Parts: sequence; C-alpha cells; structure tokens
Amino acid sequence: MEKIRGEAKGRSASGRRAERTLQRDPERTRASILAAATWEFAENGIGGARVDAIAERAGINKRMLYHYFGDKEQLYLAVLEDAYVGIRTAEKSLNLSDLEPEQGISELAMFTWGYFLEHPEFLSLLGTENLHRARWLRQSTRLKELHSSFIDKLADLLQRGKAEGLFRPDVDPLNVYLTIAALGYFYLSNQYTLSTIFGRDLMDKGNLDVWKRHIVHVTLASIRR
Amino acid sequence: MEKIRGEAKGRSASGRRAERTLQRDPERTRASILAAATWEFAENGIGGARVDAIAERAGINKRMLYHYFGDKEQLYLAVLEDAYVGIRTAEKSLNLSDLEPEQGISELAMFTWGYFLEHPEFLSLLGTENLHRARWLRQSTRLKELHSSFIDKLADLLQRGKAEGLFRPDVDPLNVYLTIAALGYFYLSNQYTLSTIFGRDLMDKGNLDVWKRHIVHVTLASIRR
DNA sequence: CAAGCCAGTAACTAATCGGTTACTTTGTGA
DNA sequence: TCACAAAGTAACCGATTAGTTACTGGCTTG
Repeated sequence: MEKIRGEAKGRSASGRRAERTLQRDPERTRASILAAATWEFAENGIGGARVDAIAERAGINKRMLYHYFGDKEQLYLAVLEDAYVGIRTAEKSLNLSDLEPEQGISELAMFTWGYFLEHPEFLSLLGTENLHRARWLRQSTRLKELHSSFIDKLADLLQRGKAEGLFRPDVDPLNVYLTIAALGYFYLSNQYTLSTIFGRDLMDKGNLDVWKRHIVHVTLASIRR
Repeated sequence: MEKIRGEAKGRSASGRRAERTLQRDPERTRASILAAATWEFAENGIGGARVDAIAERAGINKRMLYHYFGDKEQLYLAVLEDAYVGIRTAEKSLNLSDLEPEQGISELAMFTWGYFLEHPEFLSLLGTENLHRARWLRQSTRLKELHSSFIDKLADLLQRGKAEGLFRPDVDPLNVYLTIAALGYFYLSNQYTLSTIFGRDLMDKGNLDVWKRHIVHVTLASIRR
C-alpha cells in the first residue's frame, strides 16, 4: 500500500504548527506506549508482560518501544514512575490543613480509598514492585525524591487533634497512614481470592460503601482518646 | 559416571523396608519438587518462575517434574493448594471458643500476624494468585471445599461479646477478619516500597512489635461499644 | 525369578521472546 | 531546497523456555 505523497507535502507546506494531524508525533507515540505498557505490566506482572503485546496494544512498531525507552526494564521503570507521579499529583488536591482534625482524617481515608478504587493498575504495579523487593523503585532517583507529601501535613493535623484533646498523644502519623492504606489495599488487591473463599462479592456497590465507611470508622476509633 | 551395581542389589536384598536410603523415593522426590516450586513461584511469580530453576533447586531431573505434576500450571496449583492447607491446618490450633471475647480477638489477631510473618511465601503466592484474578484458586475443587474454618468460630465469639454488651451489635465477622488480615498483609507484603519511600525499616524488631500491638488495638477499638 | 511398571536421566525440539539490523519516510532549519 | 536527524517499518536473530523423546535402572508381585 502506497502513501499519497501530495497530501503529506501539502500539509507540511501550509505553515501551520503542530496541528495534531501529523503522521509522526513523538509525544503521542511515547504516551501510547506508556499507556499500553502500564496495562500490560499491571495485568501480567513484569515476568508475564510481553514486549510484543505492548507494541501491538500501543499500535506502534516494536522498534519504537526500544527507541523511546531503551529496554523492557527501563520501560517498566517509566511506568512505575508515572504511576507514582499520578497518586502524588492527586494527593495535592487534599487540603488537610484547612480541616478540623476528625474531618481531615476522614477526608484522607476517603481520598485514599477512592484513588485505590479508581486506579487498580496502581495497586497491581505496587504488588509487582514488592514481589521484586522494590528493585526498580530503589534505583529510581526520581521516585526517591518524590516522597509522599502528606505525611508532614498529617503530622500537623494529628498534632492539632492532640492539642485539642481529641487524639491519643502517642499516635504516630506513619502508622495512621499505613492503617488507612492497608485497609484499602488488601480489600481491593485481594478481592479475587477473598470473594472466592468467603463467597461474598466484595465489589458489590453496597459492600464497597460499607468498607469505605469501615475504614473511616476504624481509623478514627483507633486514634481517639 | 557408572552406578555401582553390587551395592544397590545388596541393599534391596537385605529385606529391610523403606530405609529412607533408597535410591528411588517417590514421596521425597515429590516433596522436594513442591518445596522448590513454592520457593520459585513465591520469588518470581508465575510468569517469572522457571521450570528449569525448580528442577535444579529440587535436585531432580526436569522430566520428573512433568512426571509428578503434569505441567507448570498444575505444579503451581499444587503449590497454592499446599500453601492454603498449611494455614488452614495451623488455624486449627486456635481455640477461640474457650476464650473471653476480647482475649479471643486478641489471640486471633496475633495468630494471623504471626503466621504471615513466618510465611512470607504464602503472602507472595496470594499476591500472584490475585494478580491473575484467582484463576487457579477458582478452578480448584479441593480449595473450594477448604474454606476458612474460623469465620464461624469468630461469629460465635463476637456473639458472646455482643451478649455481654462489650461489642457493638452491628459488628460483622468477615469484616473483623478482613481488618486483621489487611493490617498484617499490607505491612509485610508492601514492606519494600514502604520502607524505601518512608525511610523506616518496617522489619526492625521494635517496629514489628509495635505493629503487632497496633493490629490488636485497632481491631478491638473498632468493635467495642 | 520373570515380567512389567515405575522412577529416573540425557539430550533434544519447537516455539516464544527480548532485542537488533538494515532500511525508508518525514519534518525542519541553514 | 537540500542535507541531516529523528521517526518509523519489516524482517530477522540468538537465547531462553516449556515440554518431549527415547532410553536405562530399580522395585514389586504373581
């Protein structure tokens, strides 16, 4: 099948810049590889992911994948970094400093739950990364700088709560965050074995809502005086 | 390298039965394949596990692996079944019905935590199985029969607590168990990314102990009236 | 003790997979 | 406008990997 020469020439000669109708578009190509790779790695883990499958899903030639990302492992790292940037960016919309202590904890818990629920691929990538003992996370300078911003804000919030006599004085910010994350992560990432064994559909709308309220309740109950 | 004929004949002719010095020992071979496969699947996931690596680790010829287990997937299923049998067997040592309600919850939480801590391979296999949406667990008739025995016992325990006015009347047994499991599972299975990002060694003896007490505290705080 | 089955080995194979080579096409700036 | 770099393609390659073949050695039973 031949390309129509005249058409391409006519377009480029018109002087319009980056019309998004270009036959060649590095940014879009890169983005579609990243999206396809995120799906493939989340779905199959790093050992099960197939480079050819990523190329096909992205609608590009496999050569391009190596052109933009080097090799399979570097592509995986780019996917992981992108996923972390995603949650850290979303976190910024949370303004814990403006809220009453109990309200703040509740918002943090619901935000975390909501993010996990909407981003199953993030949970899956975390699972893969931990299977490999954070091998790629540890070698990523970019991710080591990108530490969670809200542990500090959470510490302030808890401090205010303690000063008001609402929270126990020995409450630790990281442990509070781990509690919230644990309850959300486990419920969602292990839903398949749990639903099978206990015969309850954990993704049922009603059950999801019960669990969301449960996380808030548990977290608050554990830190109150 | 030649086998020494006389030695082997002499041994078998002596009339002693199953001296455990047999050159051929089906049970031991099977067991060593299973142990090696458990390690390999837990370490690399199903996609990353290598049949040759399992054979080498088990000290057997690869042919034997197919002889005893059929193929890689059936071997994985055998590993998964074995792991579940392990925890269900251990659960039986718990006698919740003999304990006071609060004491019972505390024992259950500490037992679960202890088991997870001593069996990282079980957590890893759960992660792999969930990545694949419980594909093998669902097709295993053996595992579907092997449901967790202590949800019923836990229900009784909670019922007693409710009757004594200790626990809230709306407390759900499965949610209590999920809470306990979630707090243990997430802390341990995600320790690598968490330690890297938050700069705290979660496997430090002191931190492990704090978390154990934390699980008990959180669980009790969430169900008390 | 003969016969047959089961345990075990070494070497092989077909297919898969990550990565590359050799090449063409397209955009752009001197 | 043309030279050059970047974007893109198709076909290929060597290594790995799950699974097999063809065979030997050893245990049990009638």
